[in-house]
Amino acid sequence: MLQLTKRTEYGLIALVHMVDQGGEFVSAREICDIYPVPRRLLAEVLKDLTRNGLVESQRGANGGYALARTPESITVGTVVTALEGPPALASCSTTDLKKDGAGSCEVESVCPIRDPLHRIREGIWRQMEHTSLRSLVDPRPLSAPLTFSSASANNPSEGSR
Amino acid sequence: MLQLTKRTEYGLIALVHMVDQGGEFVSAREICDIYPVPRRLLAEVLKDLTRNGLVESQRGANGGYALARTPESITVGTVVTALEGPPALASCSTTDLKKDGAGSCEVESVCPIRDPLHRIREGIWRQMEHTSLRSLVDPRPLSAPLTFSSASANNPSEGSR
DNA sequence: ATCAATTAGCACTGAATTAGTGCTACATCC
DNA sequence: GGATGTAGCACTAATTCAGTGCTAATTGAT
Repeated sequence: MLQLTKRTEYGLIALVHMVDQGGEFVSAREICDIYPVPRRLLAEVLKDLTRNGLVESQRGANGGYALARTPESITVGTVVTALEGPPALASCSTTDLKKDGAGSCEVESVCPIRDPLHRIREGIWRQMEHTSLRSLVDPRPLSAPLTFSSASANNPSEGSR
Repeated sequence: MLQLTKRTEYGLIALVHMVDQGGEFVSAREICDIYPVPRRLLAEVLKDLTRNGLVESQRGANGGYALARTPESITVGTVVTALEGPPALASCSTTDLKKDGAGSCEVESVCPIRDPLHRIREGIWRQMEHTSLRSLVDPRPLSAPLTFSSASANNPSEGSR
């Protein structure tokens, strides 16, 4: 329901921690000592991040993980993609809509919401691509990236309910 | 995994159809005749939309559903909220983070990703709030609404609720 | 008055996804 | 060689989601 998975959360937490530690290798255990995150699961996530080239791993004693790239070049979008696959908003926006084979959207030809939804999806995606690890660590006002109306300060929406 | 549910898709399709039909009441069956959508499920969705005041319903023969508001005032965000609850991005951004009771985010105090994620979530939310039913029906290039580069700043319109 | 069409309410089943765990092998440092 | 730590694989349990069944209430038409 339009929510990141725990895996992604854990992954982000771990990555942010790595940024904090400079280039040092940090072990899964070390992270779990700080944040209440199931160790085995975090390990699983870290493996995925390694496979996707976001972090480097080093085995053995004193081993662990470290960023394989700069905090600026790793975005939330990258992480989500690595951990959950590329985000789709509706079943019919899963990249290739051509084949009317098995899993693809039945409604396709008549579906009145394809394009607009597609556009929203792109906006979300762009937003995640614009949020780097660096900006997660440094949650300063930041001149541009995240907020598009500069004033996310006054958010009128939340209140009700 | 960051995807709308079928319920929401079906709901949007139905709503768009209602817009097309002007103010006429349309029945669930009628919609299912056009789009390959499971009837009972659509009925369920329509009920939810009714309960949330997005559409009016009329029972009996010739009954059906019609928008309870203007297509401009109903946004994708409204629909998603009605059908899946208010969107959260991570477990810890589920509105009230105060109580450290059962389900709330354990990491809270140490969680390094709360705020930034919160901001992304707001962006997504805003985007959905800025996409009205009308704009789904009229998928014209649209000069501003969706893309955030050009400041969709002007538009706290959603007032109702 | 009766019948057919249609929404309202409630509860349930089955499938898919996600969270989390167990075990073993391999690598590295001391 | 032993302790620490990642790699890989497979599995279980919990949660969420899609879809269905059945019955009651409402309305219009005959």
